[in-house]
Amino acid sequence: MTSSNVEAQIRGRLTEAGIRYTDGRRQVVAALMNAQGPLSAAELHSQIADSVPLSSLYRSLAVMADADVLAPHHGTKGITRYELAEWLAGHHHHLVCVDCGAVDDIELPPRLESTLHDLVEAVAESGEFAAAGHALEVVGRCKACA
Amino acid sequence: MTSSNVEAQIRGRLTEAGIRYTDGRRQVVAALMNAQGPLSAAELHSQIADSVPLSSLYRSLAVMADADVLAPHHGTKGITRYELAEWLAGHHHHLVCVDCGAVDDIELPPRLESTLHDLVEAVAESGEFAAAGHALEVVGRCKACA
DNA sequence: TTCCTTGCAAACGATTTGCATTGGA
DNA sequence: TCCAATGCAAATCGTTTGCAAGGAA
Repeated sequence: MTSSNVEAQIRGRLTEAGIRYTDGRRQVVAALMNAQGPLSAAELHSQIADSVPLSSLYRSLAVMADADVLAPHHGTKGITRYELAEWLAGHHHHLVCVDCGAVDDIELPPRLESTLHDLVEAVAESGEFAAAGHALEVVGRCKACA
Repeated sequence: MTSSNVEAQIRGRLTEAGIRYTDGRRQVVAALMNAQGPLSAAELHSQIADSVPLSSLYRSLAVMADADVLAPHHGTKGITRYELAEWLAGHHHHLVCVDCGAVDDIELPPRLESTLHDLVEAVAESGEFAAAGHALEVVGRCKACA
């Protein structure tokens, strides 16, 4: 999916939900499209060079996550990072640094994905838990912290 | 490993580190041994029936996590839950409810574990990220929230 | 006696919210 | 015009910390 295509998809989804695709939100989406992993409100705020106050940023993130345009990732120290939702960014997983908390995207071999998918189905069939998806984290130390 | 055995291991590890295995900490460990998944400070606090103030609880959790007796799990709403470290509780994964945030333990088929282990090694060998382990979350809705 | 631990209250940091204002369709 | 979005400041909430008192080795 091209960048402008993603933007169009987002605009459509938001409009459907009666949510405006404002300039501040466009900046958030642009930053997330360029990022190699999910970003926190603080990280976004510094990238966007203070043109959007933190409170508005938090509100935009919440609204867009609600509309399933963004997806949250919960990391260390109570920090929530956001990324484009799977239907926009594609299914992937994360490399998480135990020291600094940085998160990078990673793709798994199709066979492993398929195995994980089967696992989720098996859990769902047990009836004890309505399993809907999976998230794998490979934990370790990033280059900067190693 | 039996309960009393786990206790002995914990006592040993803490003593080594010059940390006392006090009554409050024993209560935390007991609650975690009975739990079917990681518990937050608030959840522990209500179980322990206020016999330990929250601040002491947080301190005990931090100290024991530092000593590698407990392991943290970061969930929604900036809530950190703790469980016994892997060397005490055995390797396992989690079922996470997207609604209430509750977490349950789950074991994976050995073949899947082995595949995940191989994946971590492959990532580590790439040299870009010092991969050390993996954590899989099966996400969905728990029985209460379904 | 030496340190670790405890309890309370105050401090923190990430995130949320009330309210009045601005702006887009 | 109408309703969503914004900005600021104040409020929340999970968590941390300073400090003085208590407790185990």
